[in-house]
Amino acid sequence: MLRLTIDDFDLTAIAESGQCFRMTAVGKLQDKFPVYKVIASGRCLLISRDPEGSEHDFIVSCSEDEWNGFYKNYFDLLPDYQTYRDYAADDDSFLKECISYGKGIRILNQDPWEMLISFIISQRKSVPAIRTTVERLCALSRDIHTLDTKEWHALDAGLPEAVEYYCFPDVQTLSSYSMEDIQSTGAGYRTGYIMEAARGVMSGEIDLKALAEAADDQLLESLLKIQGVGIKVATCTALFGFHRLSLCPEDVWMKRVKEQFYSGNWPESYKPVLGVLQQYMFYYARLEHDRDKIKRTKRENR
DNA sequence: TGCCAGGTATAGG
DNA sequence: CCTATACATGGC
Repeated sequence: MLRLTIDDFDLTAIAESGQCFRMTAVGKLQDKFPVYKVIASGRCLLISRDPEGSEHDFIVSCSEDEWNGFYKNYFDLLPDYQTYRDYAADDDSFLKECISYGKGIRILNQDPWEMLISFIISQRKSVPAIRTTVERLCALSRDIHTLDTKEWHALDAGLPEAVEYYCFPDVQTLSSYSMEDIQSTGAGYRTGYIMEAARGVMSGEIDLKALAEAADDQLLESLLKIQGVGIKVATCTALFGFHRLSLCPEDVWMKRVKEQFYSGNWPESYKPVLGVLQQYMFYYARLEHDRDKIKRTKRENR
């Protein structure tokens, strides 16, 4: 267990901004601060605000070496995000509003393979449904791991004794699964897409390592060759799996925002970091949407 | 209980 | 180029 001070870092904003599907709250410290389980690249981390510190103070379950050697980069803590936020035009009150809600968002450095498969699954699914299918896909291995949480009980006894997790299947493991295995995760019509993507990466037809070096348009072009990967999934894979911060996934939410606030075109000056700015907007748009939904439900119940 | 979900492939204009 | 439609399932 390790205590850390981290600036410009908001766990909830990261977990709820639609970029990752395996960062979930497993409990709360002092009924207030969510403890997140983060599964990534064959590891699992517990992380929470430090109840005894300020909003910049955190507690993590890993060693200092593991934090510095992996998670610091995973959470993208090296860049100064103020630099990205400074792209917002002075008169762009909408974006400024998004930024004030989403300050502390980071674009995680996630595994390209996991992002590819996860975003293939994501099409026409709600975020909770995506999470369910991804978890089931991971559980197919039956290779369960256990994270000891004893140390955390000094902070709050309400946490579970142990936290269990499955790692995301590597290419070889996923390739060994049958259609029926994949289907059983609730992947539905995307089953064939997943199988085909796994085959492509397995055969070397798609070389994710090499693509890390490719230019943005080259990367997108290669991803788009995969059945079931359209422009949205390709862009999400590029942004979240390859950290291409200029790329902006064009989903229903961003299309709505673009039409409503930017008369159909993103400002040219935003383009170098549009992927980052988009993340603030997406988080805000979803937040507002959920708020409206709650209001509506209350009205209907009257 | 239906409706809808961070879309894509395909067919037809 | 554009628009219309089917698609498997889970969550709410």
